[in-house]
Amino acid sequence: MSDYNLKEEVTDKYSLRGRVFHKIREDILNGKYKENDELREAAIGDELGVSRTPVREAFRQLELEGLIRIVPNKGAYVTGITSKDVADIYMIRSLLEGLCAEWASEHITEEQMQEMEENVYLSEFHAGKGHTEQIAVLDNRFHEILYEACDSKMLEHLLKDFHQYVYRVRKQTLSQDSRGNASNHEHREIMEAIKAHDGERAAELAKLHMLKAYENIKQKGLLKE
Amino acid sequence: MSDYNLKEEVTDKYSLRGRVFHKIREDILNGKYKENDELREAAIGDELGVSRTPVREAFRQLELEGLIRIVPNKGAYVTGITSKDVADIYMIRSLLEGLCAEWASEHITEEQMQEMEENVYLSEFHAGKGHTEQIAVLDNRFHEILYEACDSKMLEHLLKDFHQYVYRVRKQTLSQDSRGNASNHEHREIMEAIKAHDGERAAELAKLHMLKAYENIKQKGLLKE
DNA sequence: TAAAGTATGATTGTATACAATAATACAGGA
DNA sequence: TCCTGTATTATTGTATACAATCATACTTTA
Repeated sequence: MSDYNLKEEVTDKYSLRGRVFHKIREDILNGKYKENDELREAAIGDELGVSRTPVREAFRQLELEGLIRIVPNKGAYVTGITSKDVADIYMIRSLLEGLCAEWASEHITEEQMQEMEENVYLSEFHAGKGHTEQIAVLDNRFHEILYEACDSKMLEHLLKDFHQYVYRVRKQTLSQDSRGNASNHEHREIMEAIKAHDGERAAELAKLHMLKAYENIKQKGLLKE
Repeated sequence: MSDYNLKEEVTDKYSLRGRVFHKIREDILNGKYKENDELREAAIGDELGVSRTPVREAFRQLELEGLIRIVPNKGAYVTGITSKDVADIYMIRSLLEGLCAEWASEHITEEQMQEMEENVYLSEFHAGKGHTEQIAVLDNRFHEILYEACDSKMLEHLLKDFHQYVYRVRKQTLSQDSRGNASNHEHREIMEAIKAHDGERAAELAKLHMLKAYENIKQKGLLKE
């Protein structure tokens, strides 16, 4: 991430609208607000101690992020994710993560490579100890490093959006299952392919990684509908 | 597009914010506001006869669409598209249009198939007459039909966004060049593959179509920087 | 003259007041 | 009872007022 974006991100968090935006998003992702819940501007404004104006603006952004859906003159509702949506996203992601891994093989920096290696080592460590919380955090971070390493603002932004979008689903899967070990092994393979600058192999592995992750979700029957 | 979305889209255009949003977007895409131009809330509000409130909300949406960039406490600026951005987008699009064509081969409806055939015929007709304006419109529409036919809200939304994003660049290419004929031929091939429900071939053709379109843009030297 | 500080104006950020719209409840008539 | 029209209330949509921030020009001082 460029310094510029970083700065924007930070300043954003210090504006009311930014805080409201991040707070609501978090509440949706963590399940405080559930599918089809109606979000009222005044209520949320009161809760956060601000007026409706910044809340409205945050709503407009959340809508474009796909987390809520605004019906004119009616209200804002938390969007549901159907099982088809998830399936589609994983198919799309498998293609894009492949491309991302390929590009990362060419453009990854020393620092990013190092962080990725550390990430893999740490994940394996925590997997051995059964630290599910840390594993989830590291898993998220692994993919973020990958996104940043591809050196494409466009692709990075896109993948981060999707990544966040399926967070609600992913949270449930990574927590209590045996996929953690398999996932870690796949991360290691991707990491090594990137380290060897073998873009083709990295792409193939990243694609497979996504497809397997989806298979796991599907088998676990974690999707409603 | 589902009835539901259609309705939202329409009602949206009747709200002030919706009108402001569409107007500013159009002005950016058509080049009235150029790269790095600063957009002032009050000025645009005056011009459109509304207050700053709906303008501000439209800005927030335009930012997430990637058309403008908002610097807190400073202002809103029209984002530039670098040549790398365009290159990345076309690579991403080639993958996604391929997936889209593949899915469309399975899910396209009778009506969509018919409109697509009509579109191809009409394009060839206008190409023969040198009607550049109609060709551009039909080209846009061809891809939109494809997006709608894949029967995936996620992918459709994504591709429409990208499609719009490179509109500024595409407008220049399709207008005065010989690529029109080649492009029409590629459209016909894609259309026929979809009609034959040959998803694999449709995907391959759609991918190639994107890569060739990009090659054309690059050769024409239409990209600054 | 150059640099730093300060005042001024312009612009965005937020709160609030009012208008428009939609949902609900209730009354009246068939 | 059920349907329909109307009144009421709640909620969103927009305009405006005020606060905070930033940019600029000017003044002061070394």
